[in-house]
Amino acid sequence: MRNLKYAILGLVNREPMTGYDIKKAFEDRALTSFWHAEHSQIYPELKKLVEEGMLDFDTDIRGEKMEKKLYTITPAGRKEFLDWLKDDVAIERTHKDIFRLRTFYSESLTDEEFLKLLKSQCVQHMEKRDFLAEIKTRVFNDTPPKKGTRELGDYMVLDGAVLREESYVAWLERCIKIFE
Amino acid sequence: MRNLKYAILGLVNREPMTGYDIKKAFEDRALTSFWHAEHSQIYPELKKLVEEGMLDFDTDIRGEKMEKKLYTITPAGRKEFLDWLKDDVAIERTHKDIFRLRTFYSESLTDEEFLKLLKSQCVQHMEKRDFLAEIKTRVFNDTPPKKGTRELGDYMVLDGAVLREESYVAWLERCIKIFE
DNA sequence: GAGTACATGTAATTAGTTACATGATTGA
DNA sequence: TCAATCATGTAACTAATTACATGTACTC
Repeated sequence: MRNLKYAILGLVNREPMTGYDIKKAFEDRALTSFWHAEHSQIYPELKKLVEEGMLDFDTDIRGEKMEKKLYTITPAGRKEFLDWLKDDVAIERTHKDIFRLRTFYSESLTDEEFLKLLKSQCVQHMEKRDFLAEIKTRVFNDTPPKKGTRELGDYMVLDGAVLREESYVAWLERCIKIFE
Repeated sequence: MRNLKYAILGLVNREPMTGYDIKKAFEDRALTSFWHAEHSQIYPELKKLVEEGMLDFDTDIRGEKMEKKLYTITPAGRKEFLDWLKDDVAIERTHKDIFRLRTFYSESLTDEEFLKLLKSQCVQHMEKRDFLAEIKTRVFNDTPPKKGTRELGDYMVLDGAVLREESYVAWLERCIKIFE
């Protein structure tokens, strides 16, 4: 499905970037809550996208031999990206979740053992929820930015990430209630 | 991390199974909402688990040459599974979500185009939510089974799946509200 | 006899992670 | 001068999907 391709085209479509910038973007609070890639996957993909005519790059020489490459999107790349963006696809099969797998098999644990796991997961998801909610308040004052701005996309995914963590915490709390 | 290994050990720990039974289990409503594997991944993994002494199997000959293999867990396999089950691990990095990726880049769409996508996703997630909620009501009467039963594990993951879909729908509805 | 569910495997490819490997720039 | 950050790449491996490939049992 070449999802990384579109994740990268979308970033470079916003503004010219280096591979390193792309890696940094995937570590950012908002983006990291629904996408991620290591540099070892990014650099080969960038090379491929140039070969396919989706991206161009300018080289800036650093020191003796190091090359810094600034990538820009080509008209073909922009078209490909916009076509993908408009695509109304079926929802994905639900993602694998290792803690839900453990929960499914929890009959093989004592109540105390399972409760310990539930509480640990709950604390971690609460921390993640608080971390994301704090950013939402600080950066956006809990209010959606204007339509047509880049910030609105950032806001919506952040809002979705907070909701997702709240929902996970609510589920864990229901499970805890059964065992307490 | 060998997660498929533990998913399989957990199933065979419940009762002896064939590879085909395992494949079927991964297609079941409850399990499919947090785990999945194709038979092309299952059969090689079963072979590996036998080599590692985690599983044994008895062969039943069908027709001329077809073998039906019924797998049982070994004491070593059960120990390995229980050790894994008790393991309190850090929550995973959030899974990739292609629709959230599109949302992140939605500034490049017109309001109408994006609204169309939002509504389509919303309908699909509502259908999934209703499908799961119906099972929860029909099979469990919306009430958790007794502690220590296999059914409680089934119930908890199903409840979690309903909550997850409800939360996704709530998020999509909030986004729709911005664009309408 | 046809179709569906049962039943098991391999091959090829794509996606993703961890480790290996190198070098430049900036600021304390 | 040391550490952190900037900057780019490959190799080896694990995980997962799609396609190829075959054969059995039961029911209409």
